[in-house]
Amino acid sequence: MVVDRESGDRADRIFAALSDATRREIVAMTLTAEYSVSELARRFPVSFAAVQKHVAVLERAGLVIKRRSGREQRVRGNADALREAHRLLDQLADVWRGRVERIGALLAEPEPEPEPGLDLDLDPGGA
Amino acid sequence: MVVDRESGDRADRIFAALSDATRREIVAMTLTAEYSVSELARRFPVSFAAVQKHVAVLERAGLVIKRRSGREQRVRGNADALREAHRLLDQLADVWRGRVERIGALLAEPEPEPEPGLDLDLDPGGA
DNA sequence: CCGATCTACAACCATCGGGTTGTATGTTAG
DNA sequence: CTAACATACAACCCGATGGTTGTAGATCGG
Repeated sequence: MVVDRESGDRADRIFAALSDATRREIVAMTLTAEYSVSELARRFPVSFAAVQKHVAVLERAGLVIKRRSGREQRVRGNADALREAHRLLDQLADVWRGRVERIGALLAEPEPEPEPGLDLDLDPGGA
Repeated sequence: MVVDRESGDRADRIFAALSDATRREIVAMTLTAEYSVSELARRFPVSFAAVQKHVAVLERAGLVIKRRSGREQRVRGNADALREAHRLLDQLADVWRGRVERIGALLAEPEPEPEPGLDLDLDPGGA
């Protein structure tokens, strides 16, 4: 099961990554300037490995990008991913306002209920 | 201990709540119309209790509001919470653009590094 | 009243997530 | 080469989370 739809998982990862204060802070920091993982680690009251994991989570979510530079790995925030997050939020609201671009009846049995189950996991613009 | 706990946890809860596809769908649905918990439950391939928990998570995050109506509990999405989420995202980006409204040096040792640790958990507007 | 329905909540289980430590590998500096 | 540093990754602990079932209380319909 779980047809492995990338679209939904992507939203999951983005929001999950943002649900941690340390990670949000890393994102904000790396949007401002590039930091190596150990530079980041020095600024948080947790172990290096913990910060490393946070960065990995952010990277999987596309919120930061790692660039190898010699022996260090420089981390920079990805503003596009933030825009993506905005878009995902807008999709919820858009559906609400009746402006649904695409409808995917995931579950929605032929019930006489007002609204069908909508997908809202769409990833239209690509990229 | 742990003095404040209000500000940061709120962001945590909002994003964590949004990190689940079922919950995102519930939010979108309830922004469109009110549904009782069992109406919602009927539309998802999980138990009633599971949906009930999802609604509870959403409620704790402020993303939905429950209103008792007779024996049922009607759930409606809260657009304000979505705006709040937008704001939280903007804070990350704003910091990036150099427009920081408030700075809280949470950890940031007096290092000669470019940027101090910023709070970005602020909850100014109050709402 | 009784029965059906909606909700709440507890107990339980499996998995995930954040934290740690420890070890291995790569890279730069002498 | 060797030492020091930056990173990667595995193993482990433990609490949170998502799912289940089961039970109990409220409320509506006869």
